[in-house]
Amino acid sequence: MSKETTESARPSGSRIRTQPTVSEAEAFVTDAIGRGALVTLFGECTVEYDGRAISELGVGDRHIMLKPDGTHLVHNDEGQKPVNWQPPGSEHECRIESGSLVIESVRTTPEERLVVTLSTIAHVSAFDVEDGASIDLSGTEADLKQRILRSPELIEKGFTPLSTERETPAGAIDIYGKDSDGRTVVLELKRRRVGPDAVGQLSRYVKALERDLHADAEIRGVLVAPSVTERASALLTEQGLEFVSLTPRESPDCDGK
Amino acid sequence: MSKETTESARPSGSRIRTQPTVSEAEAFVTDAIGRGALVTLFGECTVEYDGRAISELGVGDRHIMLKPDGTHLVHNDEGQKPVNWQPPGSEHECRIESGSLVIESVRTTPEERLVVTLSTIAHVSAFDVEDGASIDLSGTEADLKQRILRSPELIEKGFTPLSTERETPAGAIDIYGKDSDGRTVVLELKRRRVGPDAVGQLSRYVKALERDLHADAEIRGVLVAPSVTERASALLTEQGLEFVSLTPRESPDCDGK
DNA sequence: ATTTCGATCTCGTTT
DNA sequence: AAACGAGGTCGAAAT
Repeated sequence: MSKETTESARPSGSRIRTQPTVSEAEAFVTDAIGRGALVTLFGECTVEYDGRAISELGVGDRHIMLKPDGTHLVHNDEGQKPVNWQPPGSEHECRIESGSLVIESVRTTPEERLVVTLSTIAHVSAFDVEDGASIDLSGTEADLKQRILRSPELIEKGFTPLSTERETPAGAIDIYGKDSDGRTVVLELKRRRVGPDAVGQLSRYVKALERDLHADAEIRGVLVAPSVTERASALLTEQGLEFVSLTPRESPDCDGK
Repeated sequence: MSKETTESARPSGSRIRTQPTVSEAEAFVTDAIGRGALVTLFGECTVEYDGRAISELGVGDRHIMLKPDGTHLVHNDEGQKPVNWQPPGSEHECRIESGSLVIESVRTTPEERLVVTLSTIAHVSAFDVEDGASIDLSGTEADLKQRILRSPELIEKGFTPLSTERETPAGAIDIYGKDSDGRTVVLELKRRRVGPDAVGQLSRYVKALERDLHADAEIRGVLVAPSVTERASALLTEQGLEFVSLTPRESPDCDGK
């Protein structure tokens, strides 16, 4: 046997082949995709994308990941984001073209297509992934909302929440309530320091509510976040909106004012 | 030699070890990180994150990727986004703790930390990535801007661009110009169908400019995008703003009105 | 399927 | 280092 083969089956359901020929890789990947495995490759390739935009990527070494849900990721040596990708819901297809391994992932709605052409393949692997666990995350906007609903006085003395996700023509208000003088209050919550965009959002809701209620009475708009940028602060002032500093989680230093 | 070793060095600069012991994996990963390689592992693990938020992830099979720029990605079998991650600029560290392989990536500003604890390791690999190519992407907002600057009549007959990125107290205006009647026009460009947020953005710029120029003359605000949602359309009308349908690229069907 | 908005958004650019 | 806005944003919840 002149050709070294390094294929190996593993108890945990992982298979690896190093330095495969193009046709070995084609067979390996096709089989692995069919079995619902997570497939990775490493090698020299070019990448083309056509869909919501169009992109071309020249020759370079990259790491390819094909997930059973249709996700296709192309990573280079830097950055958190893949340099190219295809979203979940795509169909993977593998073929040989002019002596290269071509992996194409296609989806519809929107119609888009990613084509990776590997000229050399350092390794191919297939993993049977079993992951029953789901992540438990805290410190989100939802946590901030719960914190306010449990302790409305964190906003101000006498604040009373009346509803969450109250609908207006401009979108849903995070928390809708009344102050101690009976004035309507609109809260817009953000888990972190905010810029001008959040002010625009709050402003939209307040205006929509004014129109909706055609109230003569003033409606208060309050942005609730750990902090605001200078420009956002200026915009708040200009539009007669308010700011309350709050973090999603109780914290020794950042709380209150 | 009682222990099977499957380590192999490759011309393209990739090394792989399957079914390593914890201490073999520790040595392998430490060395590979030091050499500036891209490292991947597959195995059963738990993950903890503490930083901008806090998260915990129970036992499951996952694919780990460590990049030489400090990026740390933890992928499961579904989704385009890693289930946990650490951004570029982090420092990777590898150690053994209670018989498990622990990989910890830490950064500052903001201070955050990702800890992956692998109880079983199906495979470890290290790749020397050489990627000189950079991606060529078209169909972006920048392309839309160029299209308008080259053919201002796509907005309307007589429109004249005067500057791009014109600064206002509320932010920079994509394209600032005048119409055939000499009225000031503010363009806000979007590469795709837009919702209420884009209307808010345009509205902010128009208001800021009115204040800035304290002009008695009306200032026109025009949202330029392939299309708008119903709610966005209503908001545009309410605020006396306009819409022009344009895509970033010439296209047979979607252009004009 | 579309709309809407949060996100440990990420990323590039500019200040 | 912080701010600002684009993104093939992604993802989830609601319609």
